[in-house]
Amino acid sequence: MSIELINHISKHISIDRKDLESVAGFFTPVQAKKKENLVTAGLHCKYNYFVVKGCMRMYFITEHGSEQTIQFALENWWMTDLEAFNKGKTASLSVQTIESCELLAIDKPSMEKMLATHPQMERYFRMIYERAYSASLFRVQFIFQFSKEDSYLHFSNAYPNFVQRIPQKILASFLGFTPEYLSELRRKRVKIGLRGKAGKDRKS
Amino acid sequence: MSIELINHISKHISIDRKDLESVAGFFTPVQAKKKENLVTAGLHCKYNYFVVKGCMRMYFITEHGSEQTIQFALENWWMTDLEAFNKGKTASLSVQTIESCELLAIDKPSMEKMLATHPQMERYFRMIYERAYSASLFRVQFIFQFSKEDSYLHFSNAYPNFVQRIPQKILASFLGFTPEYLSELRRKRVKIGLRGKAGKDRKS
DNA sequence: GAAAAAACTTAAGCTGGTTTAAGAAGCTGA
DNA sequence: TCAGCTTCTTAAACCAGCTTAAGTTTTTTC
Repeated sequence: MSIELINHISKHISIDRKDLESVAGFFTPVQAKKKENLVTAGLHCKYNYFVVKGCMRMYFITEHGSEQTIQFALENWWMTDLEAFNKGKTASLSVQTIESCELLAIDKPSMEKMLATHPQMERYFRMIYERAYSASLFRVQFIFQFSKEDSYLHFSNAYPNFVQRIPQKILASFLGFTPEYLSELRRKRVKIGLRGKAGKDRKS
Repeated sequence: MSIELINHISKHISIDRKDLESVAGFFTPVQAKKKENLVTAGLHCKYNYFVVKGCMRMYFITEHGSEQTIQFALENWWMTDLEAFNKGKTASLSVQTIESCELLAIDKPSMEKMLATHPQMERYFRMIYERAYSASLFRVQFIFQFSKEDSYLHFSNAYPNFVQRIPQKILASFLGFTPEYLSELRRKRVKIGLRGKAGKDRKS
């Protein structure tokens, strides 16, 4: 079961085959289809999810009632409303699949039991959250560094395939602007035939 | 040495006195005065810092040459350019004291040795980075949720003492707007005598 | 495979926040 | 203790990105 998780763990820590199989036993495979909510703001957040295959996003509803995407999870990423998951509180963030997904779910009691019986796994999660923290800081840096137009250019140059894969309104909500403005940016790019190039060029 | 760190660790994990003292031995006390750079973008990032007393900030220089503050560290927080620290790379973020500080520093080899001899500490850092990750996600949520004016109102209502403690231009750079605009907001507030109240009221 | 729903586009008018520039006030170190 | 430096303020002109509203295209569902 779940060679992906096993590979991912072995890539980060030294752990023998027997322990790995025992660890894997704490997880439940979940099939989710497109646009399914695995965590819903306002409800109890029971599980933490590992993405075996597919793509999810985390979002919240703003005061104005629109969806704001905070981050994405691709293959080998973990996602849940961590604070709600850890403290048994109601979620304030939602997690939703963008494509149909294969996931592995673990609830809090299993997580604790797993960490107690396999303390090496603390190291794995320490590394996972270090990386997640760095990624989130990088995002803050990104948000402040660039104008909205440049955000779009950088992101679509850095992840052209991913951009093809997700609906534009979700991309717009991730980058922090309106779908209408994204449309305008796309048109501008197409018009002057610079689809793949860096942003600064167009001013020359 | 450093009862603060020892207290902080014991608050998170079960660890006996002897181990705690051994752990504390891996750290070096550092006194830093106001506006001192402990990590500098472009230079080697040798240490991870625990704040015993005082206040620091993390920032970077934008393309336009201005300083953008990403986050603050108060008592009992950790701060460094994590990615640079872990991978032995050049820092891309800077860490600077806002006030004079008492810190504890640890370098990468000591950190690794400490984790190897006291594997319980993996659990401590797992929790620390979980919290840091949550805080950073919350910040992203905050940035997108509020207008610049509301960001200022929320932040200064939530942390009135802290706001008194730091220079306004640093606060402006943390909230993502210009010092000039912060000045304008402050004047508006003072004028209508609503210094301590919530934002929405002022429109009535 | 038709109807309904969702996603995307276009365009005009508007506004929150920036830029620029200058002066006032507050700190700091010799 | 005062000269120089940094921070803070004020104000006017400007513009990046939003809002609104309507039309078009794509996707979903039955």
